[in-house]
Amino acid sequence: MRTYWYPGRMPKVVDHEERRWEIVYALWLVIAEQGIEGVSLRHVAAAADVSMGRIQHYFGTKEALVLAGCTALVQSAHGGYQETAEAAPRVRLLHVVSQQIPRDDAGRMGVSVWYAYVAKSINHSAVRQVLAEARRGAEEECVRLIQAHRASLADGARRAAGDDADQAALEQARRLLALADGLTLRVLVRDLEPAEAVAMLESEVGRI
Amino acid sequence: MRTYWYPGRMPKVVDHEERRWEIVYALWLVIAEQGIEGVSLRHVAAAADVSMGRIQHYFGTKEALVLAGCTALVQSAHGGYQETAEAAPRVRLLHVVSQQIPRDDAGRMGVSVWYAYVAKSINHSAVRQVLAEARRGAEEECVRLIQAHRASLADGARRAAGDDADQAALEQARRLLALADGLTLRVLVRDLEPAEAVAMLESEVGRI
DNA sequence: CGTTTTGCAATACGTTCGCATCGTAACAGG
DNA sequence: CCTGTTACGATGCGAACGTATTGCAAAACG
Repeated sequence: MRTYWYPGRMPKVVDHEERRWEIVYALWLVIAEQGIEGVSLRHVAAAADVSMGRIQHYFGTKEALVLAGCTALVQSAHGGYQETAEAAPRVRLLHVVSQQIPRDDAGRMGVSVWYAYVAKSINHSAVRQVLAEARRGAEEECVRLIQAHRASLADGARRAAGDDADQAALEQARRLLALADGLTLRVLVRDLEPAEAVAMLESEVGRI
Repeated sequence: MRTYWYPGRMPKVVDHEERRWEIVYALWLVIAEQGIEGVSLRHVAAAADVSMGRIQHYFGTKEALVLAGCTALVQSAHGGYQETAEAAPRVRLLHVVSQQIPRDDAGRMGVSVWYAYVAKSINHSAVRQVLAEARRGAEEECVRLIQAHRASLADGARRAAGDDADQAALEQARRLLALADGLTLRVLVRDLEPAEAVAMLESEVGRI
C-alpha cells in the first residue's frame, strides 16, 4: 500500500513516507531540544543525518516542513487514541485527557514539541487551523464519551436528558481538557509530578 | 527616586527606567504580532522608533533584552494584583485566577506574549526560572487566599484543620491555576468566549 | 572655557539563514 | 542499450542576523 502507480515512469523506488517520516522525526528532535527558534534546514538535516537537498526535495520549503511536523504530531496522537477503541468509555475518557501528561523522556519530547506548536499557532494561521481542528475533535470525542458513560450508569434512576445534559457534558469536557492542558504544562516544567497530575485528572473524571 | 547619585560625574540626565520601558514595550509588540521568532534587534528598534544602538546601550545583548521583557511581564502582573490588596479573599482569589483571561486586545497581547515566554521557558533556563518563581508565588498566594476564605466561613462548624486542610488547599490552588491556564489558551485562540471562561472559574472558586 | 564622561547613531563585519540552481547516479520502460 | 525521469548531494547567492567598533553631540564639573 505504500507504492504508487500512476501513468508514466517511476524510476528509483524509495519509500516516500518513510523518508518524510525520518525528516519529521529529526525536526521534532530539534524543536524539543532547541525550541522552534532553533529550527533551520541545516540543523534538521544534521539531526536526520541527511543533506539539506533531501529536505528541500521532500518538503520544498521550511514552512511546509514545519507544518508537516505539526500535522504529523496531531495524527500521531490520534493514532494512539484509536488503539483504545475497545475500552470502556470511562477508560477512554481518562486516556484522552491524560495521554499528554509526560511520563518519560519520550513523552516529554512529544509534549514540548506540542507546546512549541501551540505558541506558534498564536501567530501562524495554518498551524492554528491544524491545532484548532485537533482540539475540536478531542472536545467532541470527550462529549461523546461522557454521554456514553452517563448512559451506562442511568439504568435505574433516570436523569435529566436533552439539551441540559448536552450542555453539561460539553462544559465537563471543556473543563477536563483545559485542566489537562494546565497540568501538562506544570509537569513539563517539573512543577508537578506526573503521578499527581494523573491522580487529579482521575479524581476529576471520577466525579462525572 | 528616579535620579541616582554616585561618586563621580553624571552628564546628560535621562530617565533610564523610562527608556528601558519604551524598548521593552516595543519588544512585547513584536512578540505579540510576530511571535518570539520575529524578535530581532532591528525589528524591536523599528517598533520602538529608536536606533539599534540605543537598544544595545540599554540591554547590551539580545538575550538580556528578551529576559528583561520576561521579568517585566511578571512584575507587571504582580503590580496588577497588589491593587486588589483591600478586597475580600474570595474576590482576590478570583482575580489571581482570572486576571490572565484576555478580555480585550490589550489583554490578548499580554497573554500571547506570556505564552511565547512559556514556550521559550522549555528550552531556556533563565526564562524558566523567572516563570517558575512567578508560578510558585501565585500558587502560594492562592493557598493563602483559600485558607483565609475558609477561615472566614468556619465560625460555627469547625472543619478539619492542620495538614489535611493544608494539603486540600494546595490541591485546590493547583487545580484552579491549571484550569485557568488551559482556559486562557482556549480564549486566546478563540475556541472559547472570555465570559464563558470567567464563568467556569467563578463556579470553580464558588465551590471552595 | 575646557575637560571628561555619558548617550546614542552609524556602520562595518562575520555568520547563518532559506532557497535556487546545477550536476549526477540510479533505475524503469522501450 | 538507450532514453527519460527521479532522487538528492553540492554549491552559490542575497538577505538578515547579532555584535563590535567608531565617532560625535550634549551636558556636568573644575
